[in-house]
This record gives sequence, structure tokens and C-alpha cells, in this order.
Amino acid sequence: MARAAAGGRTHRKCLWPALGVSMLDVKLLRDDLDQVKKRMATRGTEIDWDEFVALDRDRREALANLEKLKEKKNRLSGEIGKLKKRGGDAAALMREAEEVSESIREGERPVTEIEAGFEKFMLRLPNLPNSGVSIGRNADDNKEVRRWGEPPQFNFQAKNHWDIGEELEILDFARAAKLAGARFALYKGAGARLERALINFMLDLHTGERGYKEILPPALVNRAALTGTGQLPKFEEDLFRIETPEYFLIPTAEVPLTNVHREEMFEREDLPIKYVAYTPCFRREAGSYGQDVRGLIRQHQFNKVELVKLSEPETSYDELEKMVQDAEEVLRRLKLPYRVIELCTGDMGFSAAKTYDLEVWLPGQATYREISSCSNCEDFQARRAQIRYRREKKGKPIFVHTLNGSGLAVGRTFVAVLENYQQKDGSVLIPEVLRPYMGGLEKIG
RNA sequence: GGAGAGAUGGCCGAGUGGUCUAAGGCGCACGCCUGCUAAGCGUGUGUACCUCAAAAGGGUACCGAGGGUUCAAAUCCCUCUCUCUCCGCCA
Repeated sequence: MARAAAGGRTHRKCLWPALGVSMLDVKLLRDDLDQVKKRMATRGTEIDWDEFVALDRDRREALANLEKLKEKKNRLSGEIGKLKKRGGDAAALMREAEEVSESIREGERPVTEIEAGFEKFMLRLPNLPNSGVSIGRNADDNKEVRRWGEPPQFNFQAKNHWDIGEELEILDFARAAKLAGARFALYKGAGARLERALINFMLDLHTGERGYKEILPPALVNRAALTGTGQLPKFEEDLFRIETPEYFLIPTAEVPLTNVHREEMFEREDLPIKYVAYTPCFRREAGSYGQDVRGLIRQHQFNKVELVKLSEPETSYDELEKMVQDAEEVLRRLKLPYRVIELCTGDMGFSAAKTYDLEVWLPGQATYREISSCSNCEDFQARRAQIRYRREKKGKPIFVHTLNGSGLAVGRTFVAVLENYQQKDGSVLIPEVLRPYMGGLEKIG
């Protein structure tokens, strides 16, 4: 097993030891900048590459200078020590050493500044898309991979889940607004139980035959954790933050789960690691005013069952396919129609190298809506979080690949159940696989 | 919140100002030896960055984190974080 950070010891190093400020491999940028530019451009993000070249050059120059001075200082100090031991007079050497030390102090200031600038630049670079991902500008260029199930045909006008929920008195948005504000929900009675049933059903499926280990992590995390997975420093405005002491509410369990093994070293036989967690998730939804203002689709707080894997680089894409299957299986057992979308380069998230979205059919909107997003981040997060393993006992440490996927977003699954299982009389049938979790209840209303 | 103790390499653990690249042990790797096994002997054993076309080699940094004193810090001083013990409070 990996050396656990628990058990008396905390992080041994600062987040980025020495100058390993890596999210993308600095050497790759240096050696193959043209390729990197091209691939990064497919994301549609503007990046000032001249700034990178300048920062990198300045940094190396300043560093080389400083290190030369330090070498001299170390040499002089050694000589002083030996001389004193023999009882000699080291006054002259000490004067010289003092001057060198003074130069070092002066040289350190610019180096610190340059490195801070370099680090800031690097931490804001998104991941490189995997070369197999199709190039596109936005969601319109995404590819549908497959579909499962048939959208139900109703002989009545399909209702939105918020109407269904409020009429059945299992959802109450008005009172939730009284408690907190817009984008919060109150689940009541069978509604609360249905949400809980979904959580338990998903956890049982993933921990059972699918072999994930259940984790119940903190819902508040620190800055280092969010930097490790890539939410920080760039997306702070999307997060709820608590001051004194500073904590952030997790926007997804991907953050705590991926960071469980931050700054740890694995052996090959430890991998892959498969975790599943149910947590509430919290998002500011800044900049999404006017979108999905009604209903459960876009909330400040929502429940999610999340899957995370740490794997060897060679198998990470197989693991991604399996993870998508694991998420799909939830929808299949619930008999909810869905399709699988492969995101194009322009539509992927900051940390992802490749992403599949699962979209569930919502009769109320007569459209497919995202219910899961499964990504391979390759070594992007592992670099930031320093999660490595040794392929051989004496081998060099290698960054693991990290994957995450919703399995599933519970609130949206709730929506899908209400809308797909609605009946003409306004009641909602309970999917068969959920009935054991609902005390045998077959229908709400 | 109060009082105290602690944080050292893959692991255990020594080390209170200069034998600089951290004793010793365990583990691991390679080699030797013993008819097999067990044991034994020898050698080696971190990470990151810079330099070099590459390798070799050289350099710098890292003993929880940050800052300070000093020619010189694992070692002295300050701040912080985390862990453990006791007290208080608390779901």
C-alpha cells in the first residue's frame, strides 16, 4: 500500500516541491511547443505562449546564476569549518562568505518573483486533449456514440418534474427559497425517500458487483485539494468559500476522492484504485443566470454519487470505458432512456483529456439532458496532486492517471424518474429496482 | 478553548551549529556462498530542478510548512499546520 499521509505525518512537502510546478510537463512544452500550441488551440482557449517562453527563459537564467552563488557559499563555509577546527584564523574567508551571502539574498528576490509568475501561468493552463478526441468548437460538434432505450410515448401531455413534484407534494421550491434562496429545493415525504433510495441503489450497485470501495469524505476541503484537481486557482468564483478557517464546499466528490492519495506513492499492484462516494455538492452557478431557473436541474446544492479511479497510464482508457459502463448500468437498471456523447475538444472541462457525457431523456423538456460526465484526466491531476507509483521496485516514479465520473447525479436522476415514470393521473410509478429501497412502495400519488 | 508531547528517507529510528551528499536497523535490488530451504556475506538503494545533444558527470534544493539569526541550521529563535495525551465544551 502507499505510504499513508495519515498516522502522524502530514504533507511532507509544499504542494509543488522545488520547481516541479507541473500540470503539463514543462519539458514537453519546451521541446515540442508547436505541437502543444496546436493541440491546445483545439480547446479554443487563448494562451500567451510568448509569455511562457519568456518566463521559462528568465527562470532558468536566474536560477543558474543563483545556484552558482550558492555553490560558492557552500564551498567557503566548508573551508571555514575545516580551518576553525584546526584552530586557524578564518576572518578573511568569513568576510568573503558574508559578501556571497549578501549577493544570494539579492539574487533570491527576482527568482522568487519569476517563479511565482511561472507557477501562476502553469496552473492556469488546461489539460491537453487526448489526440483521439475529435476537434470541435462547442457542444454542437460533440459526437453521439450510442443510444439505449426508447423515449416513452404518453397519450397525454407530459409534465415537467417541478409540476409533478409540487402536485404530489414531494417537492417544495417556494419554501426552500424561504430557507435559503433560489436554486434550493425541499424534498418531502416520498420525495425525500426517493432521493435516498436512489443514493442507496447507486452505492449498492457500484460497491457490489462493480467493485468500487465506498468512501464518505469531508464536504469541506482546503485550497490544496482543489488545486490538485484543477478547480483552483482558475475557477474560484464557482465555489462556495468559508473563511476563518478557510475551507471550500466541494463542487463534486471528485475533489476529495482524487485527493485521498495526494502526495503518495503506490506500487504497481495497488492499481487500479476504484472509489465511490455519495456526497452533497455545492456550486455557486455564477454566470448561469436564467438557465434552468425552475426545477431541480441546476441547484446550488445537489446530491451526487461519484466514481473515481487511479490507474496505470497504459490502461486508463480501458478504465474510462468501463467507468462509462458502470454509470450507464444505473440508467439501464432504472430503465431510463439515454444516449452517450463524446465531447469534442472545445467542450471539455479544464482537467479532462477525454470526456463522455451520459444524457438522459426528459419527457418534460422532450430532450436529452446531462446526467453524468466521465473523464480521463490522464496525468494532469496526478501532476498537480503528486500522485505517483513505481512500475518496478527500483523504478522511477510515474504519475498515475486519474479518472472521474458521475454515477450518477442524483437530483437529475430524480428528475428523470419523475418525468419518465409519470402517469396520466399525475402519479409516478417507482422503478422496480428502487422498490426495495422504498419499503415496497410501487407508486407515488 | 487550556496544558503538554511530537513531526527525520519506502518503513522504524539516531542525530541540539561545521566528518559537507543524515548513524543504525528493516525492506528492496544485484552479486557471492551453503546439496534444497532457512540463515549468512558483500555491494548498492530518495525526490525535484538546473547544466550537458544524450549518457556519464557536475550543481542546487528538500529532515511538517513559512520566516529569522549565522560565514554555516535537521540542530538555535518566531509564526503556522497536522498528530498524540489530558482538561473544558459539544452533535
